[in-house]
Amino acid sequence: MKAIYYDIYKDLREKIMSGVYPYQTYIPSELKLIEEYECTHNTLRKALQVLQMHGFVQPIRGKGVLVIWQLGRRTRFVLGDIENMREAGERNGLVIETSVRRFERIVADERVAQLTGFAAGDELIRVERVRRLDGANLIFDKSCFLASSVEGLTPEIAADSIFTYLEGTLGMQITTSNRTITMEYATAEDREVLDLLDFDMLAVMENRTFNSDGVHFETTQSRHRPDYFSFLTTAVRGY
Amino acid sequence: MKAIYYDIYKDLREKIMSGVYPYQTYIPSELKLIEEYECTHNTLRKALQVLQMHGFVQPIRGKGVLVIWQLGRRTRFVLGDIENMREAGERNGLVIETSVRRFERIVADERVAQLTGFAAGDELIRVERVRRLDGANLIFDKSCFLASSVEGLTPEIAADSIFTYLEGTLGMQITTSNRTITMEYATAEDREVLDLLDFDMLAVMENRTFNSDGVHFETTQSRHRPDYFSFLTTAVRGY
DNA sequence: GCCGATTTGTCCGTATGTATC
DNA sequence: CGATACATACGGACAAATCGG
Repeated sequence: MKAIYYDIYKDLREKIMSGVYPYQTYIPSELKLIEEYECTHNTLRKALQVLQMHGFVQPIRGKGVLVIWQLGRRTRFVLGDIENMREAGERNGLVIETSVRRFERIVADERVAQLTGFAAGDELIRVERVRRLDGANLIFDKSCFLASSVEGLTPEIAADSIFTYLEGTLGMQITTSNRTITMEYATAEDREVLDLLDFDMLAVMENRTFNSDGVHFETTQSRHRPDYFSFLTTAVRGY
Repeated sequence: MKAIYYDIYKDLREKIMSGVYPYQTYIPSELKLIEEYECTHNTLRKALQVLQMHGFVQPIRGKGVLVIWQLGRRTRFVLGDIENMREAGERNGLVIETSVRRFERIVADERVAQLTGFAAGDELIRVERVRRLDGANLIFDKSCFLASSVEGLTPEIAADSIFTYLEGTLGMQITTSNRTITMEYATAEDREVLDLLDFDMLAVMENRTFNSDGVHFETTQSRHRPDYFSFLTTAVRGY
């Protein structure tokens, strides 16, 4: 991301998160920021827009741009925005071990197509992984990748980080991700794979991901033990 | 919302949802749309940006703007973006009956402040409501409003739609909403209030809402029976 | 209550860069 | 290589909301 507005966004975000611009105070006015960053009105506004979209600020006409972000109470494991397991683990200060339970090539039949959003007949790589945190198996990921988009993928890579591989090695750009969060009863398989204690339900997050070519190349169902599941998001009206 | 870009956004969204621009096809190019809507490059781009943010399209440099939205498999009750119960009910084709269980004025102590994100000493209106759908009590809403922001609020209004009242009568503009989704064990109170069948856990969505003045005026905890809970969201990389 | 200064919001027109075909 | 299409940035203009004198 080499855009100017994005650098400005990151700088402002850092200043908010580090407390330079505290909660419920105004950041400097557009005019001052334009001088500081030596850019135009429009470029700065784009940065502010992104900042707003992520729930950091609330611009108020005639007054200024108010900081509305505050350090959240940390729960055990927080997911947010577009983020892979490795990133989420690092941000939460946890080491995540991944074991690959299944890795195979399949052709989508009607049932799989219905479940994943792919077309019947698509060649897919089916990967099942178990995530271990705090000494327990807590997350069960069942993924399907479009085979043609992830050539070269191996079980070894899957055990590390698939997204790092796709973005780094294959140069793929992940852009949009449509999520659904629901709750489901644990299946016999869930009980076998995860350390469920006496929980009988799971938090299930389904993720359909598109790359920069607009290709839907991944559907992942993440099945979380409920006490470790926490999802954050920000909605902005009018956007 | 009287902005031009917003009208264009709504028109394009409608065309995508009604199938005029189908899944995995390109919408007309910027140039053609500029002619159609008689606006400039920048204005149209803003509309496209909003469209992208909501997961409807994926612009691809050098190629076009691809539709990536498809009619979702409908679950029993879907929540999305900024939307109140009335809107969600209508969109899901359900009639929601609301009963007010509690309505009182309180002063936030340390514990309440910690839980809700308000400051200790703030005067709050505490409202508890039960939502009835499909002949069962399915959602238990525990809300706290900043008293000074919701003057004139009555139990009768709370039974109807608080947000309609705030936006319509008080002219308040709701803007940002920070959400957390977790799972919790049902309490004795939950069991008393809701028709939980044999479920022992709930999907809990906490919502902290800011108005256009940047005032955090509401924190609501919505406790959903798990089989009726479904939450949708879209994340876009780089924004 | 009015007016002017400040600040954000929207839009226009233009130029240039980058990716695709 | 050129045409097409999206991406970023600049500079200017006016509207709308707020605030203080």
